[in-house]
Amino acid sequence: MSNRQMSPVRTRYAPSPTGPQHIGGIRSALFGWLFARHHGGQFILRIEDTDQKRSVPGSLEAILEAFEWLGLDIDEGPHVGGDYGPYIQSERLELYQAWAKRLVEQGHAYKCYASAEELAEMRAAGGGYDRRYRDLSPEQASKLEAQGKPYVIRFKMPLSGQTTGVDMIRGEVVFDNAQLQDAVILKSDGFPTYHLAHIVDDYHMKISHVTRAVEWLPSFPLHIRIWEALGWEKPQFAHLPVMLNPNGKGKLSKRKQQFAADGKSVPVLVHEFISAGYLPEAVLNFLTNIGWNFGDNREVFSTEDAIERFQLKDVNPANSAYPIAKLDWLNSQYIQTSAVDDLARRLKPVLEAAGFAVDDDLLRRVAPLLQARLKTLNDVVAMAGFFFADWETFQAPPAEILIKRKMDGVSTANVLRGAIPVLNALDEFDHETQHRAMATYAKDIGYKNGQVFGSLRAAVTGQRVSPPTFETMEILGRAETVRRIELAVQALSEPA
RNA sequence: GGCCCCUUCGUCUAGCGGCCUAGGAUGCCACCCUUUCAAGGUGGAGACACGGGUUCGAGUCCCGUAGGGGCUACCA
Repeated sequence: MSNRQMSPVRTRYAPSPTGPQHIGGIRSALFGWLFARHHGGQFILRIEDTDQKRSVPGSLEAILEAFEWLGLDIDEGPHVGGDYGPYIQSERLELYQAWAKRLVEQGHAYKCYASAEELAEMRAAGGGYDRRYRDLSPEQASKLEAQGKPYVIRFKMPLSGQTTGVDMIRGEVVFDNAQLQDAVILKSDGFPTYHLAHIVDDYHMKISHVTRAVEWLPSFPLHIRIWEALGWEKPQFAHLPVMLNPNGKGKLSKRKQQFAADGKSVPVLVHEFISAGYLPEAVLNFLTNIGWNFGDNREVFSTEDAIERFQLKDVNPANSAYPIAKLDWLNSQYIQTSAVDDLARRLKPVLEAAGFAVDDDLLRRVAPLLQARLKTLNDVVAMAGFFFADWETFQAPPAEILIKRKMDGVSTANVLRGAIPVLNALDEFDHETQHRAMATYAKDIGYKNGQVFGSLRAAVTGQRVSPPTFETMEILGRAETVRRIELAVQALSEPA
């Protein structure tokens, strides 16, 4: 028996409650989640609210909604509890204070009485905090203590030598200790800083693999030293690459709205993906493909398959420009392969939000016609909204939409007028019968299919781009179809 | 400024010393199909940042330069 037993994989997402969920944070969380799921471990949510000033009410709800929408399940957290709670840092203050005190007692940390003014002076003089309170004599210390001046607790970094960290993604990273400062680990208000809090929590919550964004890499050596000073066995670490703006310049920000090359605003907040009409599976697939790949030249894959293959060590260490253009394509792939009922179910609220009263049976008949044409769920409004509008109020589109290439108002009116008796004479009004009859009709009158079919499309849908014409006519029914064609003929006959 | 990380087609990526005259995807272009929209099919243009090493052999290892990103708070 080995005394180093296999401990369960436990990863966590530890956001600050600063409001809406940013896709960059979600991507980091996703990698930790995939890793935990791959190993059959646990995924924990912990709220890091040690900076009270930045706390935004409702953040936890936003986080939970984002995870639920994406289908990322959480095993332990403030909303479900768990064996290692509480999962909100502001409820664990005594723990941090106790360990900070312990570090001071053991000589690994010290009380620093530097005032804001002192700190500002030191900064102005170049360089940061100069460790002036690090090595006080017992007399000085007790004197300051007696004065009751406010203080913070700083960690004593080694003054020389190096600290080597092992990162699962990039291997060993070496830092010169002399470059590092004596970081504050407990603030004067009694709250810990991230540096202390996350370590105390990761230890007590038995986190096996710390997954976090690369911006934490510079403080990695500080964390290593704190773990060691506390005498705890370290977890493994993976510093994940971050997403840059679509142009590759700067970290993707939630503050500054970004615009793609085509001028569309770029979604970065989870609720923006929802309101833009993206499918959660597509978004998850999209995110998984940035910085990691399936490995089989496969771009489209299920979350289950990704879980099976995911490894942190395979994550690309390089940051990447946010490839938002790919999401439209991926989303269209998911829409194309959706089950009709499923697609209809997702389309319904979009249509309703646009003000349409949706008939479920009608929607189920229309949905299949849309699958190859929608990039996002929202496209349904422009593409097929006319199905759900009040048919009686339908108006013929303007002439420029009705008139096809190499035609004019007169010829278009003639073509449409002539189609009416042909359609009325059909035994059946299914799209195949219509198609055959209209192809014959086009040939008879000497026009191209495209011209005739295109005029019909415009007349019947009022749009240049629409679901397939004959399928649309079949759903509209003969009477409505003919009525619309007559309206178009009429519109073309009227002087402009 | 200092420190750390990163660097393959426009973009996301495969590549872990010979299988690479560098593969896939997206976007773009062309053609085909077609109900002149889409989808689908076929094809095309398009990259190893640069310079030194190491090696019989380098996209792959090392060093340097350049560029990019991050950190440098009593924020995370």
